[in-house]
Amino acid sequence: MKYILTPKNFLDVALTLESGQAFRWQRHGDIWTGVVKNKVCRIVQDGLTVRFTGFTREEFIEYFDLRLDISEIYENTFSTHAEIRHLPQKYNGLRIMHQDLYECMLSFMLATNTSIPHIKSMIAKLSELCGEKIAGGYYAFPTPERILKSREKLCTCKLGYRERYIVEIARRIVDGSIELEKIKCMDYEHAVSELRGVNGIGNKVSDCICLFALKHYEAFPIDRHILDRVCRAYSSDNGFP
DNA sequence: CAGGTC
DNA sequence: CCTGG
Repeated sequence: MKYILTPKNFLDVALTLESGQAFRWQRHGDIWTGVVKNKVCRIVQDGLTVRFTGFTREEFIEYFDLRLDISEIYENTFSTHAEIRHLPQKYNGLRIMHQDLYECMLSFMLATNTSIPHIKSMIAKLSELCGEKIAGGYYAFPTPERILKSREKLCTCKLGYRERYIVEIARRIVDGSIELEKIKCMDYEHAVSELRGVNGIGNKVSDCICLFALKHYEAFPIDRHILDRVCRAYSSDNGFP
């Protein structure tokens, strides 16, 4: 499948897939390979031309949220703050993705207090351990049922203290005390308070989930780095950046 | 200590 | 607090 981007609403595939929003993509040369919703997907970008397999055209547009006019957000928010006005140009093509809520919830819970390589390793091992095998030796993201079935072996995934959280979340989804479809219908404030009621999910993670799975663009995940940069940008002794 | 949370 | 760079 082939898709032609516009300069005004640009997508930089590499920038977006390396940004720490998604953890299941790998680059081989100029080919990006990842697993999205039980399917192996590949993407190659050449300027404004993007070719892909595994997605339908509609799924691709949804996944990278290409219908969102990102330049509108840039103009409405960034241009009014001198300290960050240069960033849209610097990170042109960095899109806010629209990922699956369940996968996003577990992924960002696992992402707490550790590094991107470890996050990728945890998700890869978890998928290999109990995800459904799909094409080419790849594994789907495991369903909550499959996670529970493998809970004795979860220690091989090196999740550390996050292991008990993931088991609890899987159990709560299966028994219905976490209702993903209801969360998808909530506004930002309600979604945050619902997500924050889950063990292992705090302020930062709930905002990541709201931004990367629920299209709540007002979410603003504050991690250590963001906090540092915001403090510097608005401190009186212009150390920025 | 690291892209937090309890 | 688990784990890894």
